[in-house]
Amino acid sequence: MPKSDVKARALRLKDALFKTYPQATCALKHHGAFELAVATILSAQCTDERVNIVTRDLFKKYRTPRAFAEADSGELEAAIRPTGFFRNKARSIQGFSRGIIEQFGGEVPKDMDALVKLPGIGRKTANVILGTAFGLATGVVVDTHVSRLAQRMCLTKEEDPGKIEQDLMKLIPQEDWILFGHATIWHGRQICNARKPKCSECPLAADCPKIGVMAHE
DNA sequence: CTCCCGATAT
DNA sequence: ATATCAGGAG
Repeated sequence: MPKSDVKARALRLKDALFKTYPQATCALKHHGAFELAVATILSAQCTDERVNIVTRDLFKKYRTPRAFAEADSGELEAAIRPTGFFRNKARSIQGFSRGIIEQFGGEVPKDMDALVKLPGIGRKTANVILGTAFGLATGVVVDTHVSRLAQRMCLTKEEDPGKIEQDLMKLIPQEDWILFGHATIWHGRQICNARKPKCSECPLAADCPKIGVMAHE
């Protein structure tokens, strides 16, 4: 399949996504970049819905980076336990909090290279923070939903999230990167989900190479 | 590559 | 029983 065809289809899919989900935004409830960072760390292998349940109380108990940094690790682990991976996530949250206190005066840096050096922050989480909290299109958020949809729509043949992001950055105009992530994730949750995609309800079906090839509806 | 890990849908 | 959920570190 010629690359120009892939790009043209990517742009049509993007337009359809934007038309279908014009209101798409980050589903993780938060106030400011720091809370968003914590929520995104918690969102690994966990639904955003469950993260929001946990953070509702968590952000009352711990209100600042210093509060997280100085928290008893056992208490923090207990507070986030329902999100899974709770020991790793507690360690990441405290390491991230201490890192921004020591290096950035307690502020979340608006810088990809600085963010990914902090504990618990990879490219995906950094892109969420930069795009949603700061409006900076440094890259394309590639999570489990974006990976799955990019593959189903044949926008990439890669499996590594970093390589998928490189492909999407070539296919989607930079001004659309942030909304593309939000809309794609929205679509991935509501229609093109992992187990039982609702192809019969899909507004993108006309452009989907996998229509009818997916698991029986 | 493996490990971390609880909750829910199928 | 198994797959999956807004991943990242060793």
